[in-house]
Amino acid sequence: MVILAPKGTKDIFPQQVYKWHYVEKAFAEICDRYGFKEVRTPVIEHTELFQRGVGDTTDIVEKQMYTFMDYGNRSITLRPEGTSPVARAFVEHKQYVEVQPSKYYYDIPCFRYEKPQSGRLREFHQFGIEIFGTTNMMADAEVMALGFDFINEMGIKDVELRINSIGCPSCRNIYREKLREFLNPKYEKLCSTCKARYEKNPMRILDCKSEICQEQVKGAPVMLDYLCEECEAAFISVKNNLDSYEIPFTVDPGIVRGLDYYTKTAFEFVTNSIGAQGTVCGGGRYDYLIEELGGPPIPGVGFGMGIERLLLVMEVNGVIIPEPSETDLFIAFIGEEGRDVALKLSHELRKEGFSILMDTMSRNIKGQLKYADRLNVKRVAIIGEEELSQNEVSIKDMVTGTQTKVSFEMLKDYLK
RNA sequence: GUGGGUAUCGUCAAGUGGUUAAGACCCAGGGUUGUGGCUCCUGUAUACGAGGGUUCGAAUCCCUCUACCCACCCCA
Repeated sequence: MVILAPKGTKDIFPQQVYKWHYVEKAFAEICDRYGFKEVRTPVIEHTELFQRGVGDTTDIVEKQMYTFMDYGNRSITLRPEGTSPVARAFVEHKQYVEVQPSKYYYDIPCFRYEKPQSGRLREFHQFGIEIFGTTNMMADAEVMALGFDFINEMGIKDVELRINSIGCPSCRNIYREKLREFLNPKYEKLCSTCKARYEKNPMRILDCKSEICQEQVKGAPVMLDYLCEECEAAFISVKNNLDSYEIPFTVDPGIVRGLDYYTKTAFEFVTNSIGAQGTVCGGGRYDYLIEELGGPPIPGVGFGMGIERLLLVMEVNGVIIPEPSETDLFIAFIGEEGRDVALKLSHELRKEGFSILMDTMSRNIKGQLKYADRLNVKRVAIIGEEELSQNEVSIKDMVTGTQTKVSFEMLKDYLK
């Protein structure tokens, strides 16, 4: 019996890996332009980090974490998201003594025990950025601007930015009560999931897909109408900043984040072209997370972007990612002596920094040429008796089919 | 966790109770003695997801399980 990769995980082969390299490089590059620096944190964390950070009544913590006891009897969890670990590291190493705000980015695998479907895996990868240390809405706008630019630079046309404000704990609690009051008389008519949401997260009922629930929800109070003065001012400010950046967005009161730490700004970059899991990037502000983790009262804002989803959207958008295959030379040989020289030559040229390919399957000259062709090599050097006697190699241009001779000494220069 | 769909060589894909289980692609070798891409020939393969039934006989019918895909939930 063959052993398969665990459910919800994917192997990524060279035929795909170059695409990952492409987006990873582009992401690192845009982060650099915006002044974000890479941070690397462990894949495992103490379970308590997520219980406190993400919130122990959230779906993620309640039923999606890969948690286990290690041999030292510690409860360890594979990180299900990127923000809490970075916040933890920031506090642990007192990075707030550095010039503020702190701006980080990361490129990490995350783990959630879920039932896999299109755009959703148990091991998935995300790009993320975080800004710690400023309450100014310029930071929120900057985070969205980076996401917007990156998505555009990846050639994606059909993703739109939706924003909302989910208030701060005080105005949100007031709003939740208002919402419950409104829904209370209609409670019996709600679907079973929404009945459960009534206590836990009534805001979710607003975008339930059930038509019956949609009916009940008509005329319900909207979070945006209950923002406190500070949150209201903040929301106006983010919108103004986005306008200044000339970034188009729509206000979507239905956006509710599933992680407890979010406050005020919440946003998503969404598409409907890759199936039901259309959120390519989601994020927002979290003014109390760092305090919750035992740090000083330092606010933050950031996003997480699903790399698998990003790649999916790029594909449906018809984005062609170039395959980097720059082999400088394929060395084909005939005979034992030819092989010895070819080996020596390839070694020297590789040390010089050239990309050199050879056959290692004892193919005859015809087979070697065929192999080189299959590998998409543009130039082939041929070393046989004839060439050896002249101290030169024949160079065949695989595109035009023409052939010239170059001496051993001149080969390096020829390749440049 | 709840639904729906699908499972035949690495890939695509014939086959609907009796076949040595097609074919194509891929991969490997070759078409006279040192040259690719086209074409022709040959070859390789633990292919009927697993386990039980029914039947003289099952890839084809029934049951159970598993995996994958999709949707709900939730989210990246």
